[in-house]
Amino acid sequence: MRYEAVTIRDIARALGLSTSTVSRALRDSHEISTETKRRVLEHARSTNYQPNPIAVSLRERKSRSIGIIVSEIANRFFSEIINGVESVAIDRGYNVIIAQSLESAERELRQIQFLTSRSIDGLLVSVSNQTEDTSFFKELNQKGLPMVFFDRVVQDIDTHKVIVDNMLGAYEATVHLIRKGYRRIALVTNAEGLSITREREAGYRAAMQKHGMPVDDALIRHTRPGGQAEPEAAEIIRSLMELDDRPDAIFATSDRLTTGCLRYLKKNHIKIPDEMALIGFSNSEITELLDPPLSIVRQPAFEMGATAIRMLLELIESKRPVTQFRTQILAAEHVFRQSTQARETDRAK
Amino acid sequence: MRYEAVTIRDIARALGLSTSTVSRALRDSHEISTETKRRVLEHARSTNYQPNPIAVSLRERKSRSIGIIVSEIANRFFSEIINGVESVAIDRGYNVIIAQSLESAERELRQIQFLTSRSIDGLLVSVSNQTEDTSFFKELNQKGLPMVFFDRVVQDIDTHKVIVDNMLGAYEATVHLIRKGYRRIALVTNAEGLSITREREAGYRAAMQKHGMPVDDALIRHTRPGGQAEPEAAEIIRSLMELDDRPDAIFATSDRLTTGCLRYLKKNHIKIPDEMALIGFSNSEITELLDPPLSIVRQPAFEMGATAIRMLLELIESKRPVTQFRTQILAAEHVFRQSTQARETDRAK
DNA sequence: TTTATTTACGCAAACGTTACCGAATTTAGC
DNA sequence: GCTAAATTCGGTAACGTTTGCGTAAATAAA
Repeated sequence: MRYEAVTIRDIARALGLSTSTVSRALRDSHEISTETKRRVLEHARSTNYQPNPIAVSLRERKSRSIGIIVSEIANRFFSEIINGVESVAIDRGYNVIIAQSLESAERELRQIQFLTSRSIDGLLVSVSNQTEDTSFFKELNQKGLPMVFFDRVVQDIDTHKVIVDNMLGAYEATVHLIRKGYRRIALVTNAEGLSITREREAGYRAAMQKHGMPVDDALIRHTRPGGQAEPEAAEIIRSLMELDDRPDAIFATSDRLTTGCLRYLKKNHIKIPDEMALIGFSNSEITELLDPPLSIVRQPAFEMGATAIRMLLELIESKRPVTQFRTQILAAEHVFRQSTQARETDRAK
Repeated sequence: MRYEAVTIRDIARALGLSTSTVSRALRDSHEISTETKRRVLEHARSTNYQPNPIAVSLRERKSRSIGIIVSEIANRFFSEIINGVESVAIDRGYNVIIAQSLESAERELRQIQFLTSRSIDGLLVSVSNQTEDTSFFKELNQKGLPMVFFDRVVQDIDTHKVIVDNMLGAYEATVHLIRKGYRRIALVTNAEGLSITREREAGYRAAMQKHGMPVDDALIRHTRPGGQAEPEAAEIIRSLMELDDRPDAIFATSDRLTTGCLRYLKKNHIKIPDEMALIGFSNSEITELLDPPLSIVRQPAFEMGATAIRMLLELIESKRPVTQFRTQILAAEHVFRQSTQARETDRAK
């Protein structure tokens, strides 16, 4: 398969034809007789001919591969996304080159340079939490590289995007906490630069205001750009616990932050939900097995990945330049469990 | 970047040189004057010249991409492996095309055909649990496609392999249970065809025998080839619970099986570890947060991935055909927690 | 029959590289 | 000052494919 691949020329020689005739026969051109086509097709099948994708790529000037960059592969949310991407890519004959930024803006740049140097046809990106300078993406976009943003998008770049309804997702999670009787709700969220951070924070604020609750900025905490979620989450909670007026609930806005919070709370023997309720964004499949079973906001990650690559292929395969871009918004799903059980005082009622 | 990539010919024209000279200058050939090299390098840098990897691939007859097939991406064990693979691949200028079998032998075949049709330079394989016919792999191997097996290997194919010490890993987990006072230890394990199944089962049996405990085949259960772990695990436990002489501990041998067992036990209010202890292979990062904290056997997945691709690149980049193959064995790590706490009767002592 | 039109195929260029083979110019050897 | 050897570069073919153009034979139209 590797060493002695049969080529169009081999078939041509064997059948006494020219390579152009064989090529046309394989592509079922109308200017080849049915008899010749039959002979070519049969010979191709019997010798297990496989067109050399590299030669085709060179000729067609496209690689039929696309790049995707996420912050971390070994994260259920992103691996589900990649799963969605892969599943449609393979059906359409594309392959997917994966890169991770590990939340470093510098590494993100390097990885994208690697991807583009491998002549990808398009790019799927969810930016790192450290990314401030987006000029590189803008440049790529202007140069005509098809790209679509998902999850963590760059607002002022004009292209397709796919996100979940972060605003509503956060709004409903917050409302849930309020309904359960929690009053001082802390928001433990990602770096400020991220689109998802702003949207989720907006949802949180909207919910608080709508229910006539004061928004205390001391309870809204962001991780540092480039920081790793788990230690940051621990540090944030630690400082929250030092407040005179402690929070009674935490809303964490990412997988890693959520488990980071849980880990810290358990380690310090802070009872959930009695001393501190917890709800968070998570795509882990075992949150119901945790102690206590965790209330979560789950994102349709697989679908997000599938949607993103469909949009990208649309861009790539479009005959003329696309100028109308859309942002697809998917709904988040909530699962409420014991970690946000009603407060004891409430339960007494 | 995409649309108007600068080529060697562009540089040649701009500098009044031939393409061959430019090519040689870029590769720092000794037969180009330093002055010419300087001009070429400078012009290349200023125009941001990037060699077209597709043209190079066609010329060199290699693609600098490798394929990897695992059963499922959205599984922490495999995503960590992929992480390890990616991290060294990107450093060496290779990209990685990922495919998943989803435990279907047929899909595995299709995916591998897709991979090979994309002219990969090598293949990383962990077979599906449904795979019986391995002739396809043998064929590929014989045709000279460099390949290395990891985790779930095919014994009688002569090539590099990397696995964990499954035998010892299972042995120690079993011994742990025995020491903690459990007597009827059930083994809930993967499909029988898998190398890891045989090895882990052997470790279990060895531990039992060594400690003078009877091996009851009724307690050794395999999932069906192609079956999905979670429902299979549930069904297995259900039937184990119907036994006259119930087991008092379960040793599950995969991530999915372990959480499947836990889920079933909790759903049916079977107390862990009092009614049933549980230990299992898992690479989840939140097993200590589960209820109860889970005892696990953890595999060095990242390292396994990194080792596997290093071996593969060794094969790919070797000047002459490699005939000496080795199997690298990594150590598994154990973490014992409450789910295998000593039995109550034991604790009383 | 002669001319016009299909039909069915081959030639050659091109995609962007690299490498073999020469060849012109400079330098060295004596 | 003449030959020999470096030094430095260009021409060209090749990797495997697709496609525009040309053309011979076969068919249709006159």
